[in-house]
Amino acid sequence: MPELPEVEVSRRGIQPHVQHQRITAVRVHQPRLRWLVPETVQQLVGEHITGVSRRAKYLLLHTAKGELIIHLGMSGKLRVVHRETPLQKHDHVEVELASNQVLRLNDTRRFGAVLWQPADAPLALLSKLGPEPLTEAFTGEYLYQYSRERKNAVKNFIMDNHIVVGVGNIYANEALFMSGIDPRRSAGRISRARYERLATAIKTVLVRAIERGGTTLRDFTRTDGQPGYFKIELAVYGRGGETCVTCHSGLREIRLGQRSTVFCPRCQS
DNA sequence: ATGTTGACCTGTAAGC
DNA sequence: TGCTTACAGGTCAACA
Repeated sequence: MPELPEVEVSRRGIQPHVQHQRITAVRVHQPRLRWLVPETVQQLVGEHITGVSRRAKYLLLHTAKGELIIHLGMSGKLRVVHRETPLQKHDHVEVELASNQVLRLNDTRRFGAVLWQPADAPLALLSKLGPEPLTEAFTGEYLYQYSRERKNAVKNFIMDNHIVVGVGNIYANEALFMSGIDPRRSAGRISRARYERLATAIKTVLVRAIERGGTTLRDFTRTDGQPGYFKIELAVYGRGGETCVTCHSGLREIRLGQRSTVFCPRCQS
């Protein structure tokens, strides 16, 4: 579920409930996530959460001592509920607050992560990441310069976190369709003008998805509900074999870097 | 160095 | 009906 928009929507959803709260307990029911949840997460107890930020698809709960880092992997979801709410299957980690609410990470597939980053010892994990797509540092010119001599497919190129973060499989497909670029095309053989369109398309699809998700933020703590996840209308992803919204010819589905890739052979070159 | 593949894990749907 | 296989939002380590 989580691509960058979902992570950002989760951030906005939990922030009002956790910011300025004191942490009263941290309970780990299943430490075996992508990495073993370290005992040092207990450092959080007694600390105040000063803010919630996002870097790539990582969420950071800030305290004076350091940050709790949360990644949602493929199937992770965050919920804020009253402490008495019964645990659900796959609720692996919970952060209890002085408000008597708890932040819970539910992650079926356990590809997510919960890590502790001491204020004086930043994790290497975050240091190698490329620029955020929704900043001015990320431009068509940047993609153009970075891609020279690169031979891999442009779709794999834009999904590489060292190049730019937060472009997952769904929105990579969508952005390439929007900018009329064949996902198989070698990254090093794409013009500056086309990279301008691609960078703009990436920003557009991400912003649009965040906006759609944001409309349900008020329901974030619904007991039944997911935080503002949304069904945005997708032009290509999940529509292999169906009709192109632009030219009405058939969409083609292939595998690229082990990931499902859908494009319109007529509109994308 | 850059590019590709396997691995992690559970659940669901499709195929036989 | 039941068993097997493929696939699903991510991304790191280990290879070629």
